[in-house]
Amino acid sequence: MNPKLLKPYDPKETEERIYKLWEESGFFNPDNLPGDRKNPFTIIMPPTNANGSLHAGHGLVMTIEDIMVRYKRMQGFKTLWLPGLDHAGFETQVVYEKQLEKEGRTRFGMEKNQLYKEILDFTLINSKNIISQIKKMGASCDWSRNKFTLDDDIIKTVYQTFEKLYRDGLAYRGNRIVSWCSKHQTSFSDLEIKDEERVEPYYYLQYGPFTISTSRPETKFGDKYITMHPDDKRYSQYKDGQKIELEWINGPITATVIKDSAVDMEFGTGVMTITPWHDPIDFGIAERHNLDKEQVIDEKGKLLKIAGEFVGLHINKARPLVVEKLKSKGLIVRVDEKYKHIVHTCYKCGTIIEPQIKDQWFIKMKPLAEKALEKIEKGEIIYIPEHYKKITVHWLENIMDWNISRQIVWGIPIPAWYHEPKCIPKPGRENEISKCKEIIVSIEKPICEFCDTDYMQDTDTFDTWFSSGQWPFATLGFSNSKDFKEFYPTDIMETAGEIIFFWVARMIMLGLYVTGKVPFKTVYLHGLVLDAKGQKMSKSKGNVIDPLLYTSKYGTDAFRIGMIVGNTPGTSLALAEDRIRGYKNFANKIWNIARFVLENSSHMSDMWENAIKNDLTAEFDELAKDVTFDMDNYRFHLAAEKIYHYIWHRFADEIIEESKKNEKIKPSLLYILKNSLKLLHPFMPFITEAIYQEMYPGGLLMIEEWPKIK
RNA sequence: GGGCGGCUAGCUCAUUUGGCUAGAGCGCGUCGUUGACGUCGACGAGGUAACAAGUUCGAGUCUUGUGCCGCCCACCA
Repeated sequence: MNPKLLKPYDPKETEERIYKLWEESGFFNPDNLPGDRKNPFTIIMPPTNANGSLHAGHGLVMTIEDIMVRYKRMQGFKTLWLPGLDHAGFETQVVYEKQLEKEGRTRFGMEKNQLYKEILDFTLINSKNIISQIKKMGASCDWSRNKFTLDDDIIKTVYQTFEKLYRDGLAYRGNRIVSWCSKHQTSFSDLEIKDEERVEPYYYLQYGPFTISTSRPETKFGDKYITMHPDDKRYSQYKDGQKIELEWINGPITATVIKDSAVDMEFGTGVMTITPWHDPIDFGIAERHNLDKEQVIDEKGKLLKIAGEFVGLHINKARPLVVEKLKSKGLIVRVDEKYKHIVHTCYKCGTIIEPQIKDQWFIKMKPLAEKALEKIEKGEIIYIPEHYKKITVHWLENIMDWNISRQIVWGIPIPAWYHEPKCIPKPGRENEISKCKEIIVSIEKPICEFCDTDYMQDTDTFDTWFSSGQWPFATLGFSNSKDFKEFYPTDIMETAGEIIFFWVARMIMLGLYVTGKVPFKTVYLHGLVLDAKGQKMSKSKGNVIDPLLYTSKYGTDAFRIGMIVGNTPGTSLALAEDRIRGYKNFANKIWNIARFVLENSSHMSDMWENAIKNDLTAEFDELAKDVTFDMDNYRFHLAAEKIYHYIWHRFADEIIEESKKNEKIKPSLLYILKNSLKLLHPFMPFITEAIYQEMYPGGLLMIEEWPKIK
């Protein structure tokens, strides 16, 4: 017997050796798998953000997906698990900015190319680290197909999609109000905004004959329209367009009455002034009535000239001063000191979102969402757990246009070109000069036919989710690659429930739009991994669990099965260290079972092993059937628990104990051990493979056939 | 304001279409093991399944309501 087996199980030595064995077999790559495998099984791994190291959530992703893939591989499918890394635009830039801060530097004022290059280097270093960590988790993914969101072919696909959207009128450049973070100096989509409840003073102000109310008096300088609902009888004496002279913050102004049904009659006094540049509702009213829009606050959050004496002040500093001035002019009617309301903040830094009007690229989402809804409602995509379907449908039904422009360096540049404002037409082309103003969407820099002026490329980059939203078909080489034809649509998208809108819903929409097919047939969503006390992990709380710490302490197999047992899809998991430790004992138990069985089976041949049929093997087959059923229904937590329970409390405690007294049982042990290893392999791949190597040198459990079910 | 989850043993959670004395891990108690066991085994304590009503031969599981806890969405200035 191999002396290794005589010692307790040593995960460190084993895991490295076994992973190498698998990798060198080439069987992570579906093209190398033995036998005639007609049916593909595909999972595209959610690309890991290349800005840090693996956290516990990644540990769960790698475990669940590896279980699915190993199971299907053993069942004879042509399995592809395609790994990848994400440049993670804004997220990564924020991480890098923090690093710059530590060095006393800042991205503002930095040469763009220099910053880009530095972040690229940063992600490349991280990527290497992350890949080695994913391997430590035992992930049997095809590294030969590994993708990065900034690979040339991915960017090419993203550009093609954008061009198609533009041609179809679904991507448009709009001068619209967007959510702006004055700290990060970029706009966001609606999903990156966090609502926060605050209690602040609320001011009722005298505005001519009206009383208006606001929590932000420092934004009101330019308010020169007074709006009310057209049906509001209280104000029926005022006509739309009527001018009213009144005294305002910085002196007398002429206000214009506007009637618009967006005004809520029930709220406050039923009248409000509008600040179209910095408020979405007000912007809507201004658009409908073709009103002036004036910027009051600049991109850094400071007041502009329109604020008069307050010019240059940051809005936070300006508020008390403006209130003071309003008070001295007698314009404050009353103050509600404890007004509870919702403010929008940057999800990253908590800075108040200051809406601004900007030229940005938007995607018209309604048409895309309708197609997605149709497919989802037809059941072409199965959600696990099911309630995520409802959540998705609800979101899709109320979808708004998607702002995909980001004012950051780290990302895929938007391939749109604009003409400089002034141009001199080429001789004979004077009549066509208006065509110069057209926006050109193209990868290559366009050359103007009509004049000699240069085109300038859009300085923004895409929202990172715009590129990752195309991940399933982009990674497979859309549109005419062999992989795309063979592996698309993919089978399962397994990811965190948290990013169902950010990523999953968008993949469905973009996948359908570009390829005409759903990108995956099943969505499996796991919950959050929390700390042992059930608290959300965060760096500031200092309760972040490093999965690699646990794998090195207890072995990867123990970590993996510890994350699975008792963890149902969609629900969050409190990761207690004791739990993992318990499964380390289990690993050792299996190791010892193997030692005992092998010590007592030296006289057995394979033929004999296969010939056995009795009550014990029949009982095992029943278990295998049960477990297979659970696997097919994504109940990995049940499957794992049943195998665990069988191996320890039936096989070891009873069958093996009995065999010490009853020689007749011994011939069954090898059968049970071998097939138990198969059932357990997706969950605990290292130890099962290591034992299998002792039993059948030269074989490979990873590609062994899953127990047949009658 | 709208929506979605959860409430089961001291802790963390299971319990597939309603059906045998509601289970596991950790923790706890007693006893025993050092020739498969970095331990393990045997036995045990511990639950009115948030609460109330209903449907049913039968409900942790279905319906309704109530109460907590959590999450998501939302242009009430």
